[in-house]
Amino acid sequence: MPPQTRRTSFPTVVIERDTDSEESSSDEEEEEEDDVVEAEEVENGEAVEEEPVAKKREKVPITISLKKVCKTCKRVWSNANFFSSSRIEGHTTMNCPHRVATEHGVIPAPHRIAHNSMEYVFERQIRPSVSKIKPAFVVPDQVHCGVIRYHSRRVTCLEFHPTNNNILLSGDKKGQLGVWDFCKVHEKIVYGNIHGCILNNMKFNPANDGTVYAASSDGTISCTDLETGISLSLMNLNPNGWQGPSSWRMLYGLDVNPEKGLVLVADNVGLLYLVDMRSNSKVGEATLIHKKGSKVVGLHCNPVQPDLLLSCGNDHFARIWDMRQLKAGSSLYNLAHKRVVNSAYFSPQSGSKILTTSQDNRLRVWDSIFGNLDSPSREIVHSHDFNRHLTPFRAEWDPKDPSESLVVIGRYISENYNGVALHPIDFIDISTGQLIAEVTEPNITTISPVNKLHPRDDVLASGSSRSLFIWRPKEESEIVQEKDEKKIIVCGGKAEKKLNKKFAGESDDSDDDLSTLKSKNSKPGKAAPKTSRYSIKGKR
DNA sequence: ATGCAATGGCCCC
DNA sequence: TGGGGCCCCTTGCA
Repeated sequence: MPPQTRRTSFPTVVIERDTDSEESSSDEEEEEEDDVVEAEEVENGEAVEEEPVAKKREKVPITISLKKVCKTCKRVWSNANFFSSSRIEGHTTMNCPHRVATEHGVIPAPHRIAHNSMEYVFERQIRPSVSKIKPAFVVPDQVHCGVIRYHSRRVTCLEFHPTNNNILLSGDKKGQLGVWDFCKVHEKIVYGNIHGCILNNMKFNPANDGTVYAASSDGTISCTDLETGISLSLMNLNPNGWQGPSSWRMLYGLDVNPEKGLVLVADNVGLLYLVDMRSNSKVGEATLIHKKGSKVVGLHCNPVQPDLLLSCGNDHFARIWDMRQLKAGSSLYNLAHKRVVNSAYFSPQSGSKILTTSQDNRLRVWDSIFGNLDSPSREIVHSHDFNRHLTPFRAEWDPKDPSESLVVIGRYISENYNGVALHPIDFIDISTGQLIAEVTEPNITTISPVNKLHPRDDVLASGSSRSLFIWRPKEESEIVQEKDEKKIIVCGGKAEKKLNKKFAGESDDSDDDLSTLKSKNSKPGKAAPKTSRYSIKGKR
């Protein structure tokens, strides 16, 4: 608990020195900076918090205290981080240090040379393949179709089919697997008997794109046939069933390594397991790759170099491994974070960059895995911390971007969009930290923590609560809709009426579902969506 | 309308 | 180092 005197103080910005130890963002430091911050805070509005600080001491990461203070006003907790009647006058998300940083909060990448042979090889062979010229980013910013209440629990992960452009897979908290043809909108199915609880991660079988592997908190890996829904269990960490919470094992991270023919999975106590895809049998013994007893939430095999593995977890580290020397403590590098690391991914094409999402409200970028990995090339401030009840936010690369700089991630904190409080999905250029686009839809008022960009098309899939949405660029969306009307399907349930009303206001006629619903509700569509939950004045 | 439940991280002893 | 208790503060449904 911070001292009583800090009760009324304004946001606390801590400037960390390079030499600071992990946990040393103590109260003394915060106190030192209090006056600086108050001076900044007086200025009106536009995210001025971090700029003066950055000027003062260059090259040092900027850290904002996360201790028991409102994420908007930095007072001791109030509901002010969302637009609501109780928010404190004068404090909005616009001047919250946790709001999305554009140029602010970005540390320019110094040119750091590691002087090793790996760097040499990288410069010679790999770097030239990464385009330095950034293309014009294409942002799918308009909802093209969606399925409301498709899953019976919140969506946890998404995966596009590797060859069929219109198929989207989705996992949920109940362990169910959805297969949706989003061009034929109504062709959808949810397989319910694959897992007993949370489907944490899934990946297609590289040898057979009709089957998908999934890791679940029920402690099993499944391999499911998408046509039949019949699934095979490759591994079960709880063969004796429920023996109490202390012995129950859960599987989180999952990836496949096509070159080695392996499925890699990691559990909630720090262990990595390898499963041979041909024999469906475990290879060797489990390896402790993160702190004993901590969750390993993410695994990613390098797309170019099959021997490199990236893992991340609740011990606040992302770690790089050589698959040929997998032993506890033998990681090549340990990338430190201030809090839990939700995800860590190599860049999709060259495999030479690393992007992580951490609960400390930062995206971190390492520009070259062969350079100096002691500190990230950039930290980008972005609101995505969560606690319970939400699927962890994960920044995802655009697999189509040759410059490997466009990234998508949902935003936690709400903003005022023409009087409606919405949680946008952000597109960020990780080479500069610039916010390229924030996409919203007035009828999607829930947070969208799960997002994935299509490997070939200009399509974004997002999972928000129990619903799925497909976004396309505005123009393209209009073209496609000439023949294929926008469709929002609402699955059954009591909330159906309410949701129908909401979306009816938006659609044009001829959509079967919506016109039926409209007549049923005897509520013709209106131009402005109803915003019952919040009433806000002002606009952006 | 109101309230509850599901449930993860982390701090402190 | 383990576990109890506190805090975090969404969403849907009863």
